[in-house]
Amino acid sequence: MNSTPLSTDRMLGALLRLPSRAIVRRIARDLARAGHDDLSPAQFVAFQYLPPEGARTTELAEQAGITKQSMSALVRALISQGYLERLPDPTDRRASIVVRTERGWEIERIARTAISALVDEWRDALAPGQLDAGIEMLGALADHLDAQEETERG
Amino acid sequence: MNSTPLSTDRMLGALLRLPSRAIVRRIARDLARAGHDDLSPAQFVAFQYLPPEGARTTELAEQAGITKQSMSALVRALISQGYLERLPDPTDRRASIVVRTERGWEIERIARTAISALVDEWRDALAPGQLDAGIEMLGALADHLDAQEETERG
DNA sequence: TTCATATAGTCAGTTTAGCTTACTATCTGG
DNA sequence: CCAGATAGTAAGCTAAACTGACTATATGAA
Repeated sequence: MNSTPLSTDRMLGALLRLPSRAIVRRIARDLARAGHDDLSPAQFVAFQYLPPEGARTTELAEQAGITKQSMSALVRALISQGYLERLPDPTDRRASIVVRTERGWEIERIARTAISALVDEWRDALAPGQLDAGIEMLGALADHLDAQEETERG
Repeated sequence: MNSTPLSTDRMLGALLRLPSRAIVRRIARDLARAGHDDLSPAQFVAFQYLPPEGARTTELAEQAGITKQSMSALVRALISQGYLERLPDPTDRRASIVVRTERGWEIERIARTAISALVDEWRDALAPGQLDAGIEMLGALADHLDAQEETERG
């Protein structure tokens, strides 16, 4: 089939990107089916990092690893689409708190359901325990990368 | 630390993106150290899908999952930077075969070394066998997704 | 108290990496 | 031999990031 057997190491990037893509596509599909066809992948990500109680644009940008200008643009679009709204921060007049509207909560529910259904499919398709072991590894790896970054900054 | 404990499912996208980013950054760092600071992440990807014996632009595009126009642009840039060259396809006068130059092979070696060093670091940082089990899971998952796509098209 | 500096957010402009539509040149099967 | 199919290019568009410069507000220290 494959004319060139590439090493696992070399293909690791691709192996990581594949399921990532599949998740995004599945969420997009389910959202579109529910009539929400106006959300881009980047907008999902913004949503993903927004805690239930809301957050400042700058906090959100940090979490997502993009600039505050980029996050600002994402948030602006999501507000104009009716998914988010801004509340003034009572403790700081420069800032505002971005929170979900009811419409925003609906997205959240659909996305959650879509992901957990997809993960269940994957769990069934693989050897017992394999998926969860892999996810655990990714979690441990994320912790390691976090710690790494910490020491590099400090 | 984290004010909102998000479910593993919900964060799976992020968990997958994190190591992916780390790989790209590490390769970029090592290439820059060797004086190759003119390569973009997208160009790495093009490189990644190019077999040793070379390939047509269209084949490359299919492999990478982008349009032939996008791949054409990537290849054009890589040629002008001296990393690739075009050889006429002796069997088809419409086509040409894209192959690495010596400079291109050097990139290849640096990237390979960078990835395997990074993967070794990760292997050491995690529990014994954990990383490799996870990579194996990703491989199995990739196979599943491939099969899935196959049946959806067929 | 005031002032220097830091922070939240915006505005304007640029870059990157993809896309679609339309085209030329060549190949191939009926 | 000709009607598609295929390899590749051209032109123009869009999404999503970036940098640099700016305003308004907060805050710590003299």
